[in-house]
Amino acid sequence: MESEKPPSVTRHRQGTAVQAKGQRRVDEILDAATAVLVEEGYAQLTTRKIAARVGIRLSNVQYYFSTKQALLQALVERSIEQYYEVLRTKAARGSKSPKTQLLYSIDYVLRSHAKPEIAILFKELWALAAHDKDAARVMDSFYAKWCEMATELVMELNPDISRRKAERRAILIIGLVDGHVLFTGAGSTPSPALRGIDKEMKDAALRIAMAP
Amino acid sequence: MESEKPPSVTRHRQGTAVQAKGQRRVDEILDAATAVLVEEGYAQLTTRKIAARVGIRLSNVQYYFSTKQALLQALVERSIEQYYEVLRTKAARGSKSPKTQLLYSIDYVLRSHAKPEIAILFKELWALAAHDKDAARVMDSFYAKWCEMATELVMELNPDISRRKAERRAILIIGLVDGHVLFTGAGSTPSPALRGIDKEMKDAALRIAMAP
DNA sequence: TGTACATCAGTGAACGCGCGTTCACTGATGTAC
DNA sequence: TGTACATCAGTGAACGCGCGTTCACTGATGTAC
Repeated sequence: MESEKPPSVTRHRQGTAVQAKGQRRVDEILDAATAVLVEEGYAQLTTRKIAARVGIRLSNVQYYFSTKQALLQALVERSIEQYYEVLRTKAARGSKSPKTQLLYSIDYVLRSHAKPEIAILFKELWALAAHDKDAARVMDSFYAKWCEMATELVMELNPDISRRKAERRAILIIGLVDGHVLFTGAGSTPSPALRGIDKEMKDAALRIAMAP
Repeated sequence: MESEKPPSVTRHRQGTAVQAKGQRRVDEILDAATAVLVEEGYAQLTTRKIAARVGIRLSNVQYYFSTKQALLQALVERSIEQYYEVLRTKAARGSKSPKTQLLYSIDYVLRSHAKPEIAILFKELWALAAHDKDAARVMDSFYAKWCEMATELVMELNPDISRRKAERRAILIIGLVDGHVLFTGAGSTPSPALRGIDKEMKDAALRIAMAP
């Protein structure tokens, strides 16, 4: 006499909620995960901590993200998408001159990196991308798009140089602006020299773009 | 009848070996730990992995570093010390002009960051410093010294500007050079535009230093 | 409007595993006489 | 040169804990008729 054991229904979600309540939960979970990542670092990011922070049970987190890897991937994608979406509007033409477009973009990056939670988040994302293929894909794609936008702006500002050269200038400018995040964040040198550095950075970026 | 239990001898080492063999072991342990950190990231850095890599027992690792935190601290300090020591010689006067000193320094950073293991190591160190007070202390001290050296060079190259302004220029230059590491490392965009970017970066750094 | 049913949202218990740490121990090496 | 002894180097077993994952389960909500 064999008791038929019905095959267990394996649920394979990855943050794709069906109803409004589910979507809200997904956002809550990713918010909590991002907060833990920023406050304690990836090594301390556990599904139990995330659940406790949201105020739900561990198994409910698993309902929306069947694996920790899926949750992390969703976190990285959402963070970069949100960031890129704003950056894209700052760099968008509209009725702005190329110079204004570039300055608005740089301003957005600097203002973002001035917030410790953003500065730390990016440091975590860079480290993650160094070891997680999925995270690397997202970050590479983001920087590729950001480089492309910056290249277009450099070419408009300086029509005499080749596209190849404009690309290099764009990479320099992005590195200059992003690299500055190393001087902010967790207890880093709050040197008085940092006052007024934004203006000098914009000048430097423009000079890089305009150089012959 | 009381059996005297002698107080357990608590050993509080932190990588300070007494004999030559001990010093070699300490180096082997830190080498292995660094390799794991670079290859797998901090979340995967475990004392058991380190021991296996060296070919010794877990308890032998604990003999030299009583806690994981002590091992990590030694790793961070050794890495930064080694890096700084070379950087200091590149930026040292000797018989070189300030321009040569600056260019040699930048060249060293660029060559280092071009090696994936160094690029990844720095990304891990930046993320670590965001959450580990000890690591933050080491990194802050390193960047403070590097900034000071760069500030002196900028002031020699451009005697007309104030020290405060020279400091800002130094921070910009360091951010520019270090920020470029985001475009190397784990599968990041190996864009053809990266060819010849070193020369442009040095030009840009000099322009930042020399700007009125 | 009610009702039946599929799907969505959420729970609780258990699992095996690898983690950092503790500790009593053994053998090798250096040093003082 | 030998010998006694302190220190250094290295081992093995065990610990309690938190981890990600699995799975059978219940209750809430939406939908079709």
